[in-house]
Amino acid sequence: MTTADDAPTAALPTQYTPKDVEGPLYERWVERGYFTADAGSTRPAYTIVIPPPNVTGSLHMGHAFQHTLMDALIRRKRMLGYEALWLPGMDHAGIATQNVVERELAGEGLSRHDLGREAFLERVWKWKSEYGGRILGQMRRLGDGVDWSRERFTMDEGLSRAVRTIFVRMYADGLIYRAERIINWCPRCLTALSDIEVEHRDLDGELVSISYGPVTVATTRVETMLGDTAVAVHPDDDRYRHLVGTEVELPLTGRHIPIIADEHVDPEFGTGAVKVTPAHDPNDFAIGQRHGLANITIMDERAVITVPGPFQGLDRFEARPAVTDALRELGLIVAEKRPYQHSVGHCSRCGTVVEPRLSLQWFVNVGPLAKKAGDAVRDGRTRIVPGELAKRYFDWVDNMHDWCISRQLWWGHRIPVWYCPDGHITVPETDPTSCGVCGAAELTQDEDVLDTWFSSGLWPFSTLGWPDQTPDLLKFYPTDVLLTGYDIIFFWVARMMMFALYAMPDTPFTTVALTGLVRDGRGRKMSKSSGTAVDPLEWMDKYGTDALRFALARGANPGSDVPIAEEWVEGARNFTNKLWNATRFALMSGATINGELPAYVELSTADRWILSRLGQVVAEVDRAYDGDEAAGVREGYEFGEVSRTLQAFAWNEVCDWYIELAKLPINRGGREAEVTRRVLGEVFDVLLRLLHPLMPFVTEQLWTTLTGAESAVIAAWPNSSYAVDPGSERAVGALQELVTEVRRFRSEQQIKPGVKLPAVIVAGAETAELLAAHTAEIGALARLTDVTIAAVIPAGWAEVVVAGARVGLDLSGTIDVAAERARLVKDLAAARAEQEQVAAKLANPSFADKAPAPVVEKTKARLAAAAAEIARVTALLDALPAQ
RNA sequence: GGGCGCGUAGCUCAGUGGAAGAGCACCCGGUUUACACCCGGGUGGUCGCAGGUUCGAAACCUGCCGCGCCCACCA
Repeated sequence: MTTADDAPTAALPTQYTPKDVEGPLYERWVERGYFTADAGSTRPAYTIVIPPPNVTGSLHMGHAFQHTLMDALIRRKRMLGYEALWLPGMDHAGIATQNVVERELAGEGLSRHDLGREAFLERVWKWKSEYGGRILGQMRRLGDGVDWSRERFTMDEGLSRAVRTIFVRMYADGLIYRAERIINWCPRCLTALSDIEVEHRDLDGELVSISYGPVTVATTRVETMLGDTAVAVHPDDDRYRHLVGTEVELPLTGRHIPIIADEHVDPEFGTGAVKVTPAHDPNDFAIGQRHGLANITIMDERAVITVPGPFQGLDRFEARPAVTDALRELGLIVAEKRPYQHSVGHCSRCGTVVEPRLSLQWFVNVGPLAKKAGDAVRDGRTRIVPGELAKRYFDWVDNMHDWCISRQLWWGHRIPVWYCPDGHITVPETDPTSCGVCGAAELTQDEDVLDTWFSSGLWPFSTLGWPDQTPDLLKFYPTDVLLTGYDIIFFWVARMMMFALYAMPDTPFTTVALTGLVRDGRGRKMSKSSGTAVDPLEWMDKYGTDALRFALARGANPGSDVPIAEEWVEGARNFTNKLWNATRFALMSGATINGELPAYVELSTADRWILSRLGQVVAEVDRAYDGDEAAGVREGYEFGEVSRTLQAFAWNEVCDWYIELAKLPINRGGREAEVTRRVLGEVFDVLLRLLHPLMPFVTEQLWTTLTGAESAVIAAWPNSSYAVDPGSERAVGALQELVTEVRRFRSEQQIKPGVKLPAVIVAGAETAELLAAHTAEIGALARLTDVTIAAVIPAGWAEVVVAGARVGLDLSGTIDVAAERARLVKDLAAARAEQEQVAAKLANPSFADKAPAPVVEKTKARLAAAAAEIARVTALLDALPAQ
């Protein structure tokens, strides 16, 4: 038993200093293997795989936010008795990483081609081992309870085998194919990009009208006219109907091109006639396919004009004005440049304007896969939280285009395809020695690598050992929650679903919990470019990891963005310190945690009240985490609700009232002190465990000190089995109201806190009895002396009114008459307004008919209270001495 | 062009049919033996605008205004 005498508080200073405890605590957790999951365990599994950060990345506020939430989920489930696995790892981030290393090489005056493929890849691996994965160390600072023994990297041998296996199977099933298509091409990165690697931005362009003889076309990309192979009009357009089938001469080229009719053309737009450049525009390519047009490529991979003539060698942006000028000289620019805002694709990696380019690439046929991915959510096998965002998911999976998966990079999973001299394709599980079709021994492997998202799409099962049926895969798949930002739902979530539903019997996760984006204190998106980004480490250093985590969690409302500002973190730091000092108080007061709670009859009103509230708080926290299926309203994952509930309870109920109330019996000593110490210990034992998933460090330090137990990480999650006690809640409520009212009066009358006043309380029988038992508490909290229950308030005493009671205070003539009169006049006006309003409501015949009985009762009580208030205030005003 | 969301106190946001809330900021008071990273008290809102439904609307419906995000092969 801990007593006040041997309390281990000497070790606790008056302020919490996070940096002294965080590092050692984390190392201890890892060393003791708390985070290491056991596939052989009989406990139910609870699994989260981390959205793998880029190997080039470092921790930003968005990571800090999402990791806090995932960590809270994992830690709580572990406390609830689950075999909890949080699997960490990183993504090899093809283009990003290759760019970083190429920049490094450029500093040495080299390009990757100077090194050659093999040496370059060695260089990337070297970079990875030296500089990559900085974020992993930062995750330790955050307190992430991840299983380091299961750390994965998308380029690991195992994961590479998963990539290889699924590619081969999908190819065999016709779900992967090779074709010449218009793809997004980055002329700087010199690689194909998928649709999601292209960012559309509105740019101010110029719409230029060019005469092609009998028709005039309008375009924002004049230079591409060199590759035009037709002019298209709408088939029903009377202006041009007679021209369809004829030819026009394409200026500057001497070529003749046909005028064709195609439904795609919008007769309302521009002149209603469109130049068709199949090799440089996706729409035009489609038109070309329909009409059997030739594809004339006019640029090379760097978007430099290759057509022989005056424009050869010009970059596309140099060629644009040059071609325009040449056309103007010929008098063919009909309407001069018109400003025109349109959306232009940019490479999401380097910002270069993407060039649609005709090339031979590998694609995933997403149709059948996307259908399954949509159905899994439609039939509830995977739940999206918040549910409103499911629509966005459907929009995406139901309208997916085939996915271009080949990249002209070196860093990544090499496409497992071999070609023989005759062009036969061999796609084997293990490297081939001869062509699978003709047996030729001369084979060359495809030069390209796979899109990074191809391997990250396999993440939920490749990390657990797939394609082997490993114990991990059997135990921990499917994972429980995927927690990520709503911005990423479309590509990553959908791709994991598609792959998993192809390769596995189950969906990859049962719930997708979507978070918002982190914004600054003024609601702006945090971004490096705008200078609004803050390094989470800075605030962790300054205020502690728990403070940052708690501030982030407190703002987390499902699916909506999270603002974070330094003041909020500071506020959360203050909360950690408050907890620290409150627990210090508990320890110094000899709080105990051993044995059963004292019997109900031994508990004080305050004890009963705080235990009753404690039980409700546990239940509220559980509801916020898990949702409330019965109510059918809450979906769970309401971290903000959890945080706010716990902070309000800890600060406003435990600290502000219970501790103050507990001081009295503790100071009195004896059995009642023992009882209160036990309850105090119980409250902090439970409260600290409830807070542990969100603020692991400070709670670990305090909880282990309080309980002497090994670690909060492996402690049991509290349950809510405390008696709900409406009686003591009413009593404490009345006490709080009364004390607050007296305090307000004292403050208004500017009575020094040191001055203790005698007081009498006048109340109805029931309230009087209730309060009579607590005159000591009332006296202590409201700084009164000689609190007595009486029938009347002595003449000349000031009067404070609370619901159900009046308190007379002997101010011995110190009352400020003017201030008191002003206050009473104000009260009177308020009471009259209230009376009028409530009376009007009650006078409405429909109200009594249709409003539920409790509402009517409440309203009648309001009217009575207003009348009483008017009578009282009027009497007091009359009695107030003249100035 | 399509879709989704938001507009509540100075700021950031809770509140989904029965008396307008929290944190921060602000003002007043405080050497109260856990904590000044604190304690006590207080000011502050025709809940974007206009209609409608209802006995009753911040909440439900319609329209408008203002923001934001996502998607898109409108040259």
